[in-house]
Formats: sequence, C-alpha cells, structure tokens
Amino acid sequence: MLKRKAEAADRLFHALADANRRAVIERLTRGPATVSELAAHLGVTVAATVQHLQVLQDSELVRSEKNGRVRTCRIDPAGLRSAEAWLQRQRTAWEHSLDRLGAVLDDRTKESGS
Amino acid sequence: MLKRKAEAADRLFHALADANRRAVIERLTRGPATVSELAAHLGVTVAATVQHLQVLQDSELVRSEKNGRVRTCRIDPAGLRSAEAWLQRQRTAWEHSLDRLGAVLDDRTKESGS
DNA sequence: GGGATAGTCAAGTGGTAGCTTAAGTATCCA
DNA sequence: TGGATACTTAAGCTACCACTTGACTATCCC
Repeated sequence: MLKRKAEAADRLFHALADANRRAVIERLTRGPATVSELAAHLGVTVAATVQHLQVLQDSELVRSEKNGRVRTCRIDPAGLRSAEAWLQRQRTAWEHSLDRLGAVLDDRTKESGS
Repeated sequence: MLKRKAEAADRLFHALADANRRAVIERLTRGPATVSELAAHLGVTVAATVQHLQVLQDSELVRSEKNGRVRTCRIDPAGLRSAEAWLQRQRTAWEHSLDRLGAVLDDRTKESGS
C-alpha cells in the first residue's frame, strides 16, 4: 500500500470530516476567535475544542498564538489550498481521460464511417 | 453522547479521508474499473473494496453499474465538485474578511495619520 | 448440468475518534 | 496576595471504522 505520501491528505480530509471542525473553520473565516469563543460557538467543552484545534493545526487549516492567557485562532489558508489542489488534480485528470476517450471514439467513427 | 447526523459534507469529507478510497478515486480518474481490479489495485479483499465503494457512492464520488456479474465503477464528478465548492466558499469568505480588515486599517490610518 | 468467476452480505475484531470530567498551570487584576 | 479567568492535560467511556473470514447468490461458458 502506498501510504507514506498519503499521510498529509489523510490528516487534512479527516480534519474536514467533522462537522464541529468545519464549524470552527466557517467561524474563523469571519475573523479570529479565542478558544472559549469557539467552544461556546460549538456548544462543547473547552477541552473538546482544544482537541479539535490540535487536529486543525496539524493539518494547517488553523493557526493560533497565545498572548498572555488567551489563545487567538485564525484561518491558515495552506490547508484549504492543498485540499482544493488535490480535488482539482483529480477533476482535471478525469477530464483528460474523458478527452482521450472522446479522441478514441472520434478515430473509430472516422475509420468505420466514410 | 449526541449521535451526529450524517450530513452530506460529513459523508463527503469522511469518504475522502481514507487513503484507499482516495486511491480508488485516483485510479478511476484514469478510466473505469471493475470491483476486482480495484481490490487488486488496493491490495485488500474484494469485500473491503465493496465497502469502500458503498461509502464513495453515498457521497457521489463514484457511480457504478452492473452488467452481468461484473460491476463497472467510474468517477461521479458531483462529489468532487461539491467538495471543491465548500473549500472555495471558505477561502473566499476568508479573503473577504481580510479585505474588510484592510479597509478598517486604512480608515484608521487616515484618521490618525497626517 | 456444473465448475469457475464476480460480486454481496453478515458477523467479529482491533484500533481510533470525539466527548466528558477532573485536576493542573499560567495569567490577569482588585 | 489571592481569587477569578483562560487554557492545558490526562484518563476513561462509547461509538464507529477498516478490515477480515466465511457463507451465499448470480452469471458465464465448456
């Protein structure tokens, strides 16, 4: 199995697969927030929120820095970009394969046609 | 614990979060394949492959039809498109929020400046 | 018909995810 | 200083996931 290279994508899509983590991202696209604010927004404990934030930071979807006792979280565009890149790569590969199929069908038509 | 409702985005990103399922997608972007071919490609049993395919079909990433005893699988672009759409939505929302921040900073500079 | 092929279904297993509570650390401020 | 605030860490619990094996159905073709 070709798993080594896949780890980043694993983490990335796994991070996006949870509704609460996506809610954090959606919230942060509208501006930075503290851990407590995010916890209130999600309706879970602060501890659970910290765990989600860890996952989001590991996949470069969120960054955060701590000032005094307050941790401020914001979007890290790197993760969003590489997720989009993977999907675009697949879509383009698929479209190319459709093009090749089209070319083959055209050739067949030409051969058998006239 | 609250049972999470399996929303579309949940299913979608969860489907993409598994390396074997992504390998199926990558394989299918290069053209259709049967269940056995996919199983051989992944190096897992046919039964496991069928389970992956079920997940991929539920999230509209893959379609399949059965002719005789052979099931042929192909890419369903709907899933890829809606995953891309979600990510793009977040990225543009984030960029707009940066714009608004920029505007505020400009105003502040104008007010306090000179 | 009957053996091989292609896929489906069900049950069981080890591992992991997401959540909680509880106890800790660091910082703020009256 | 000392109490309140903001976050961190650890342990434990339940549910779910990816995978297997084994039995089964449907189809092909000699």
